[in-house]
Amino acid sequence: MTTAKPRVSERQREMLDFIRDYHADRSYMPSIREIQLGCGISSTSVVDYNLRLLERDGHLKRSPDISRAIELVGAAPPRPGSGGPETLRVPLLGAIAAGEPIPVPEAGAYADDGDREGVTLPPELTPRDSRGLYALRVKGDSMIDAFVTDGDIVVLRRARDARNGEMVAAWLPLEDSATLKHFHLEGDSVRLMPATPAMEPIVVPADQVQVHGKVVAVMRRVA
Amino acid sequence: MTTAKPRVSERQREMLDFIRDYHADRSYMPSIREIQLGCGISSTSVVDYNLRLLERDGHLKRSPDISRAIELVGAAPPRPGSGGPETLRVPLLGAIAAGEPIPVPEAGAYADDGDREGVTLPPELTPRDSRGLYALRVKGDSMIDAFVTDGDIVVLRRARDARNGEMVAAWLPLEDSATLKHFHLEGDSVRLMPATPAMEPIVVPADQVQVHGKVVAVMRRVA
DNA sequence: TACGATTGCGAACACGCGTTCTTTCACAAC
DNA sequence: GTTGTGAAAGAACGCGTGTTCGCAATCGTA
Repeated sequence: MTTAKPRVSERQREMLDFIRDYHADRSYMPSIREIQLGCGISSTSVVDYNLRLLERDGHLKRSPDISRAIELVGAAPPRPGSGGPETLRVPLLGAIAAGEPIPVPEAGAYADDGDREGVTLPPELTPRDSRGLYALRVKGDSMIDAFVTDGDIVVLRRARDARNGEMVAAWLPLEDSATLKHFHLEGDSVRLMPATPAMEPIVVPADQVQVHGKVVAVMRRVA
Repeated sequence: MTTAKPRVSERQREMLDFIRDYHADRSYMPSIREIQLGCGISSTSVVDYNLRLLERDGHLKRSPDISRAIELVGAAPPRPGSGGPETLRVPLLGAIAAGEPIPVPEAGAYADDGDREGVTLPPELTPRDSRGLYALRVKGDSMIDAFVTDGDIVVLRRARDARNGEMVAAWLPLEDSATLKHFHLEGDSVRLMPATPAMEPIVVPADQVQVHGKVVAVMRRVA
């Protein structure tokens, strides 16, 4: 194509990979010492030496005396994906937090109604029946015991009751708190079990618990 | 919709444009002095001052003490052709478990290559740059301290290093274990912090930790 | 064996470059 | 007036980082 690109050594291959990954992550380039560390090389001069070879062979371009001035030449542009299989859009109704009531859609509302704020559910997270689905954003760290943390998006299905073992969004009027826990009905009292055995369960009379929905999926974007 | 971005001054607008153009031309970022020259500013401290404001307002991100370490957050560097809410398909390479090595894609592999097993990433979970992304299924409950549990799907970006505070998939050769934790480099030792303060951090020499990727997103389907 | 070329290592060296400190000036609040 | 604050300027200061130089290890070739 452009220029002759002879053999790249194993080490050089690794360096190119590291640089590409680094640049995809941040948008600036790594320093020589960072390449050294990232590729397990024991001297900066070795990095410089191989970079020199890589530049000679046309794999990259360097600007002398300038920090982090590497340009990859073979790099293909990042291609945002082009659509996927069947995804499902569910409305994002608000937030679930410890001190506020849980938003619930009016009955009869279907998952993909309207074009207001919503989230897209990938097929991997889509349940068989899509009726009554909605999403809430988690506010605060009070849901930690359900493997859920601040900023997460939880997808729920409208429900007023639950079978034992299911994870539900529950409202405790007396405590004025919302929580995500595993539901267990025992006689006429309800035991709400956190997902981690390390934390304490809550036991309350059945009439002091309002189940609002069942957790169907969780999505989290890590900053 | 993301964050409040108040008024940008004329000078700040010019700086943003300059940085964007510079980065589009080369692929590394300009230094403060180059911004100064390019925008006709007469002191580096003024550049620093305005960069600080721009970062405060969420227009860019800087890494302290690192040359040319600017990341633009607003505009997407990928192809201006089709920029919309799109889904992205990333390959599902296997599982991450405590006793087994972490699968990592061969370098140069792009996110949506091939038709093997994969997962679809909704736009809400899709990062700006889609290069080097892959997904793993979590096996076992050893990742609990990262708000991740058995069966979850974690989306990673290939990376060999990390900045402090980022959540990484790390491999500890001596302990023969994989883990998802927050990365903190302190001198020549690495501290791996669990997401919950209740659990104990791990401190090991830097050469006994292999970072394989950064956690970008988490998806969970609740039975 | 000898010898040059290739590759790698480690330590200085020197400039690149982010950061900080001190002043200055304009403008609004009191 | 005084005081406070945002914006800007200029000069150091000091770490970040590319570069260079001397030296060992490996390898192909005569």
